[in-house]
Amino acid sequence: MENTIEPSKAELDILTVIWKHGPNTVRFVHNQLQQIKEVNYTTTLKQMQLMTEKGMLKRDESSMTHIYSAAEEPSKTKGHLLDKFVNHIYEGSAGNLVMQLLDNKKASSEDLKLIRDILDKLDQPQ
Amino acid sequence: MENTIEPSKAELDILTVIWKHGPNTVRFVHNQLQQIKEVNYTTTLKQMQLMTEKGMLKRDESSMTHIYSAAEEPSKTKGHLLDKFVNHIYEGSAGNLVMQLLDNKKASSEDLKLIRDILDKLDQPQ
DNA sequence: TGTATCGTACGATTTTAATCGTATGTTTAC
DNA sequence: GTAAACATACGATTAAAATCGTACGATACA
Repeated sequence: MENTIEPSKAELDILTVIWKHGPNTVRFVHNQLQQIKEVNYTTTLKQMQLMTEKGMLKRDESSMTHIYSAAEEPSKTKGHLLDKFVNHIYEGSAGNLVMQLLDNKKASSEDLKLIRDILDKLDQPQ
Repeated sequence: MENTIEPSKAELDILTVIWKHGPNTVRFVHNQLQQIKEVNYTTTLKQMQLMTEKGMLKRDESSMTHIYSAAEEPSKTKGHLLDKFVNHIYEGSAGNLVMQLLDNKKASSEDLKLIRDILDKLDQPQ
């Protein structure tokens, strides 16, 4: 039972909407998508149907208007993508990634504080 | 003059080799690639030619066996990819990304030390 | 009740990415 | 000098991703 979570670009766009707004209808997802790209409604529908077949989404069919939700915890999917990203781009070194992150002003001061807090927390084994 | 650095999967594989080993021949890149996937030599060649056309790679044709190098600084391309990744997956919050990174054992203890050092360095305005 | 609106289903089609086959030119080593 | 090995060029082809058009059932309501 392979569980390869590997959303394509278009699929990721859809997942992103659902992650952000929770379980929702095709119509809703589609409206959100239209804020970033132009596609036909049936395209979104088809995509979400395929994603359901692939096991990426779950679908509640109890009412006529289906409700789609993410099949996996967002953090799991995101974690997987992050893993892949680190391995591919930063030779598996999270340190390298963070270095660039901090290096290039991509982290706000709130980010820095957040990171510090996490590090501190890791320091005190409960 | 648009400068959209958007390597596809196969292109990224090639870039990765060149980032790691520096400017090199198709043959070399191809041999490296074969350690992770199976493709025909001419496929790699063609890919690298296309990448050169797109401005992703540069090519030294002074000798018969061409030498390809990355057109952009690795850190620039990586930075761009990272940016896109953060925006897409972590709602633009570098803090969120790092949180997950540290959270999920994806950072080794060396990584942690490295991150700490960077933070400390950021603390002392020169 | 009939027509406009909204929903799903699903078979093409289109677009993009990735791969390969063949032609042909250089170099190397007998 | 000639065959084997290795190089580029480049037109197809294949595979995968993304999109769309059409059919048709349910719902709303004038």
